[in-house]
Amino acid sequence: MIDSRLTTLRVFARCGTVAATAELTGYSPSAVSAQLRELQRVLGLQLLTKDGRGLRLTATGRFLVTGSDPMIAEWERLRAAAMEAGGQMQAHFGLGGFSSAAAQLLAPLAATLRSVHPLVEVQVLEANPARCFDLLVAERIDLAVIVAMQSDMHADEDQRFEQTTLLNDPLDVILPSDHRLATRETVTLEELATDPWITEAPGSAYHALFTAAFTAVGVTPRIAHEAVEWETQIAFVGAGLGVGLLPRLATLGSAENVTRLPISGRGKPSRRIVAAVRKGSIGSPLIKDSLAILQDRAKRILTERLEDEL
Amino acid sequence: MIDSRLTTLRVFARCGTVAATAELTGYSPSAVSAQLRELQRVLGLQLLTKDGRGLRLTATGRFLVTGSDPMIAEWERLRAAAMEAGGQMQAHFGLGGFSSAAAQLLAPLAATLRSVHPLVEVQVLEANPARCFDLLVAERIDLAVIVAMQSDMHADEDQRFEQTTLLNDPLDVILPSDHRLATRETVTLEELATDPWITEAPGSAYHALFTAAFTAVGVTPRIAHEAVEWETQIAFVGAGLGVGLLPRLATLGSAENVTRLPISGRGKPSRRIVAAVRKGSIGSPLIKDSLAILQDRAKRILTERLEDEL
DNA sequence: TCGATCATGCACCCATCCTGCACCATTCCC
DNA sequence: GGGAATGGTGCAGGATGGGTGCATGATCGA
Repeated sequence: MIDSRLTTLRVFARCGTVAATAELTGYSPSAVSAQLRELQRVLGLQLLTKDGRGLRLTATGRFLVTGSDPMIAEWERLRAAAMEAGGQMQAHFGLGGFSSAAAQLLAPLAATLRSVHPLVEVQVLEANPARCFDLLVAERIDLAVIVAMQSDMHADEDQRFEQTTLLNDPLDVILPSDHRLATRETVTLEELATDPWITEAPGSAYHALFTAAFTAVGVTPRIAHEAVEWETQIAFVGAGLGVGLLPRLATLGSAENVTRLPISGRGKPSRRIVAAVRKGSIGSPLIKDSLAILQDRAKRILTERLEDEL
Repeated sequence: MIDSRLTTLRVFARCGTVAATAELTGYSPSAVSAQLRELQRVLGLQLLTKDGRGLRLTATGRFLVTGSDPMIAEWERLRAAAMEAGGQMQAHFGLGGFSSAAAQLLAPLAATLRSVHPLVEVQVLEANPARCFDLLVAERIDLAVIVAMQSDMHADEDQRFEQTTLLNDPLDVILPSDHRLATRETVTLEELATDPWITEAPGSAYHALFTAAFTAVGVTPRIAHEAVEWETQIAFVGAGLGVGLLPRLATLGSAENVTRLPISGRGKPSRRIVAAVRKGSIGSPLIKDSLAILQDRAKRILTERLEDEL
């Protein structure tokens, strides 16, 4: 309903280059370039200027992008209300999500939606949080499941999105099955202060969560190894190289010799899993359905995993 | 920026038939029909139903039309603000107006705009008030100058338009130059209670104004003749058939034997001339310029006409 | 029953717009 | 400083969307 060239401009405003905009929107770079030129022509405004080998938004361009937020939200609201009023569903529904969230929450959601609403074409894209927001703006996806991060805190005030917390995913300790504490019911971080820890490289979202957990209890962990994927980290632990933290939502899989223990005591760390949608679209029947399914699913996984693996 | 098919639907909502929508938007009837069908397809909603040989909006359709008002207004606001911020003007500017208003106010406005902003293509359409609103919705015109009427009072609350009063156009009395009161400076309606009056057919906007003026002073005029155009009415008066009321904005032209006198005493009648624009567009530079020019022009005409003709 | 009014399907056609490629500018890196 | 990588844009070509004009079917009024 809204001119696609405006959407293209908005995507450009997020990623900053024509090439990236093309990749996100699914157009060719030439098409993006032409669309932006055309948009400036019909509005009679200069929205972009050359900046080195790239392009940069002018003040007018930035104004147009942020100023269009209310209109986009208004349209989403209207569409959602019309869908609700007419008892209809949109024909296409895109989901985006990040690693464990995607695997554990989005796959079942997509399956459920497929069976409940067979006429809706559901598509799932695995993508990191930043890209998820890009995809939301580009209208490639309609709902994203991501891990809330401190750096995204300002995203709550973003006029483009609306977020709802799905669950607080607690971090558990994973340790080798022959570890001295492996037979305990629960464990505190203080008790593991001297153990070698396995974590992700500094700068990652998980690493920030990791250090926050320890500073909360006043302990400085000894970091022995770094891993990028949960799989790798679990294998390191299984091999006896150290101990680590694992979100309860992440599955241990078929890992041998690894025990999962919930953390007790002060400062139980957790990561917040949130669902993000374009502002205004929260009232859409499909999205309301999806949020309900996701929350139900999240709750069930959390309790089941405790019973199964601990 | 907004999908033209939505605009088409909104015009249809005002006029009720595909043919009239086609005429207003400038499309062919086939095109309108196809657009409405396509709009329903992409939204997956039934917006229209057959009703006899015509079409009728469904509840969903009405919902979509009225619900889209805020979005349209938001877009107009954004466009106006972007124009202002970028110091630009839109390339096309449409004006609409009614009879004497068009002749006396819009023609000079168009001329002024043409000289001040030579790059803007100005177009004037003479149309009655109802059609002016249709043309505003259809985006054929951007500003309409109309006579406010009691039946349009609810138009103030219409979510689609914004109106600003340009001037109160007082009604003068016109009488034959050999009339017993023709040498007076001013006249009251009571003094003319027994004279034969010339007015427009009952049901017209002017007639309503006419009767309101007399009921205000408690006099029942004797209506002798009916005329549709000012020209005709003035000719009747010049021929000595009776007396009449004429808005000060309307010119006497080259009429012979006709004298114009302002009305004094209680209940000086006047008609309100208002400018109407699409909601949100009031901040546009061109519109702000136009309103200023119109008000200036209106004021000058009012005072000049008094000196010239009285 | 005839004409007028409306909506719509169909054939045709034109404008829009996207792709793929080539080309130019800038920056990075060796 | 030169070559490669990155980023943007122009152009030819082609598909598609969408508009026009006409014919047709349906309904209403006289």
